[in-house]
Amino acid sequence: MAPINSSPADDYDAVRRSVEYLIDNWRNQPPLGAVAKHVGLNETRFQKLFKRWAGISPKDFVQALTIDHARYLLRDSASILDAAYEVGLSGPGRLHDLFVTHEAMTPGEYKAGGAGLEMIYGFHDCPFGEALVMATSRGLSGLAFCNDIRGRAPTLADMIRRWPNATFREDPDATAHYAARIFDPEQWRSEEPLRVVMIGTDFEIRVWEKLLRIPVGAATTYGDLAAALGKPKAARAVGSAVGRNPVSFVVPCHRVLGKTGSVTGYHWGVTRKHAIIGWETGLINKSSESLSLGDFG
DNA sequence: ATTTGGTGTTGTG
DNA sequence: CACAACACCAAAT
Repeated sequence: MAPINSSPADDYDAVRRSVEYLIDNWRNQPPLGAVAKHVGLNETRFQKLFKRWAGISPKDFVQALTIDHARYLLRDSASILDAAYEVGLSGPGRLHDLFVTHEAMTPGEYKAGGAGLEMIYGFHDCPFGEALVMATSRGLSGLAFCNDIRGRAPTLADMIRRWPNATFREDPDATAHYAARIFDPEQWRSEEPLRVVMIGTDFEIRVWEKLLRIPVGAATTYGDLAAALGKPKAARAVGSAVGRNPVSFVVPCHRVLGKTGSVTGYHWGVTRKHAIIGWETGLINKSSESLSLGDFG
């Protein structure tokens, strides 16, 4: 009895467990049945669930976890952050999520104006588990993920700690539309961009602005990001700043990889980083089916 | 494979 | 002001 209305959120727990398994075992090319067994589902049921969630088969997903695929994502790492790339000279030219406008708020401004700054928040299902969405009247200010076991509280505490002078009010009815839109690629439109407010230090904001230039289906490295900021030796500082990005997924910190293509840390768990990268690979496959763009020639 | 040394920025005291 | 921490990276064991 397959559930009729099963959503990506319902599927994520099984997907997460399979991704954990695949991260440990992809070298051995585990057969589909072994993965299915590990998550406690029969083969066909697992296959369908996975395809529904990722848009691609488990086999293609395993491919998306390999170092080869990571290197493919990095193919234009340095140029991705250039203006020329954005104009479309060398870029994929598709699914470039310029669906975000942002404004920055430095700590100084925040402190001065922070007296009236209220954040509303709500928890919402998404393809990567339960998400915490936070917003000010000026736009989306935070997006975080809940721990699979420990639940909501640590995630909320993590976010509240970042803005000690703000006030917080739970209002899921007011944040629901953010979640619905952010995780539905059909709604990624540049005509009516998502408003994001970035609250951080000057350096952090410069790093996060760069992240917004990385399209779906591409990735860059900490080193190239540092170079693009004019500080070629600051890879590690960039790593710290990327790690403090409060608006994960929307500001795509998951598209920053190590120089070699290794998937390095993720504030919300490396498993989740892999899951997001694989899920986005599914988007690319879907869009190339309909567009059949023969680029990268 | 693992260790070591050089990095820039931030948070803490 | 000093110092530790960090989602890095290259060079040397």
